[in-house]
Amino acid sequence: MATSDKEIVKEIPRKSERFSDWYTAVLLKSDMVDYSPVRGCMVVRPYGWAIWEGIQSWLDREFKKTGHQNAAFPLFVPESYLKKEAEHVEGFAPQVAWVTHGGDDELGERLAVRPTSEAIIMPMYAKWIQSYRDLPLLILQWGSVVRWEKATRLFLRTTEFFWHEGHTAHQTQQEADDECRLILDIYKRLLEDVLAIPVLTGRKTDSEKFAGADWTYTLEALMPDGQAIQAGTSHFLGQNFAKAFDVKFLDRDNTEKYVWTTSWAVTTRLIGSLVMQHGDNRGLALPPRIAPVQVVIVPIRHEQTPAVLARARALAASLGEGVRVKVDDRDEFTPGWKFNDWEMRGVPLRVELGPKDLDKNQCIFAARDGEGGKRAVSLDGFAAAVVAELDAIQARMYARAKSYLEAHVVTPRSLDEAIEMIKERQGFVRVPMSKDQRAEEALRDASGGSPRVVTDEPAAGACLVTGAPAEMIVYYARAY
RNA sequence: CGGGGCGUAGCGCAGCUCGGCAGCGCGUCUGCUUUGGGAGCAGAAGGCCGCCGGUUCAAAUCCGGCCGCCCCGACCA
Repeated sequence: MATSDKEIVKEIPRKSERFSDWYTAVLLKSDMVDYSPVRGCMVVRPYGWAIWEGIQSWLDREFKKTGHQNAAFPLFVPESYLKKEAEHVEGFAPQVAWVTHGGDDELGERLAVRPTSEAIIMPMYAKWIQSYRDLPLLILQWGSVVRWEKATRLFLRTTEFFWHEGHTAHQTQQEADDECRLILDIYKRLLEDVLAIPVLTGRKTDSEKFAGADWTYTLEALMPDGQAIQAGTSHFLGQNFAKAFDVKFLDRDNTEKYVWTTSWAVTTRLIGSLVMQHGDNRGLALPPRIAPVQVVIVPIRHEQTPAVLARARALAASLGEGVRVKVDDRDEFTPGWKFNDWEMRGVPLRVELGPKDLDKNQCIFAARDGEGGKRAVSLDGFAAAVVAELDAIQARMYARAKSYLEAHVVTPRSLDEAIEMIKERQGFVRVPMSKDQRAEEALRDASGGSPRVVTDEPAAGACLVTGAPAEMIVYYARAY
């Protein structure tokens, strides 16, 4: 863009120099969130929530297409229920918030504020499932959960966070695993096609899997500071919860069997990833498919030239329901101020329209991702030009993120090199390893990173840590 | 949870060492002039100086405690 961003966007630190400060400033200045009086809890303001609504509505369509139904389960989990699955309670116990009183009366049994809802949903499934004809049961709920965190960061880790959690029960192991993969694919399309965040997908190592799961599928993105972020998970729970909560069904062969269950989630953390992935020194940059405002039309000198504003409104209307457009007719700001303001808020496409443009039957397009510069576009065929531009911006943003990811998957030749690469946050460090838990721990301890994902690519050669035959490819990174 | 930093007008900050009328810039309000990359002039409003306690004639300033936020580490979506 024409002007140096240093002069234009005040009060936002440079992304490359002070990444954490930049991140916080962008969220606050764009009015996405604010701090609340409650420690570790944030307020999601309308602009931030609109992004979440975009994620919700896209996922809702996909979930319904695949036969899932929404429902709502209690916020509270009686302590005795939470304790039924041993590994599960052990994993979550340190982070549980407890309700001990109702009014002035001490409760007979403490209630956990749900850190996740398996323990309150499974007992219901036990009631509802009698026969194989009741399966599969495909339910999710949208809501929030609470995990008591020691250190919090806006969107990335807060005490309360918003998510959906899917909980399904199936007749066979295969069917449950297929469900996990189906969900993983939906998440992958959400991340890549909508949010323009490329991901690596695969499984977690045993040490990183969900507490109570047999295995966990994960999506891992790479942020511009070289740190990985878990973008979503899909857990194959085997029969662990079925056994703990006695969820059985009578199969075709007239024998009683435990169901196979899954659970899966993405959270408002995705919004944090979105901001980090695409933002720049000027503030937010949102991919068109998720931007609450996709196009802003800034009329120039419209107070002196009423025809400008009238035409701006007509153009906005011509875009129809399919495009989220706003005409910025505020008279208290100059055009230049509005340009900066909307750029800071990440609006993908700005259209400038002034008296000179009207004379020439044109307007000016300025794409937020900066690669288009400014260009004149004829008002004939305006709507089609806008749609094409939004598609182009979406594609460019994904391509840029994708090439960043690809450039930051690095392959070490030795253990020492792997440790250095992880420490230096070079990205996803690709390590052939044996399945020996001690190898995993050794690299974790030495590097300060963690195993993020095991892809399904075949392993060859020797384990980089132990020298034994490699059995899997593990991608290590420092992580959020 | 450790180490470091911060908390003063809506926002960004100065003042604190060395106690003595609470300031600056931006924003807000009024008016006029302006409007193609954060406009100009003039006037005005706006404060439990994070909270609680202590020292003192007097506390934003010194002392103690607490709360919150940020950064860097250890644990977690």
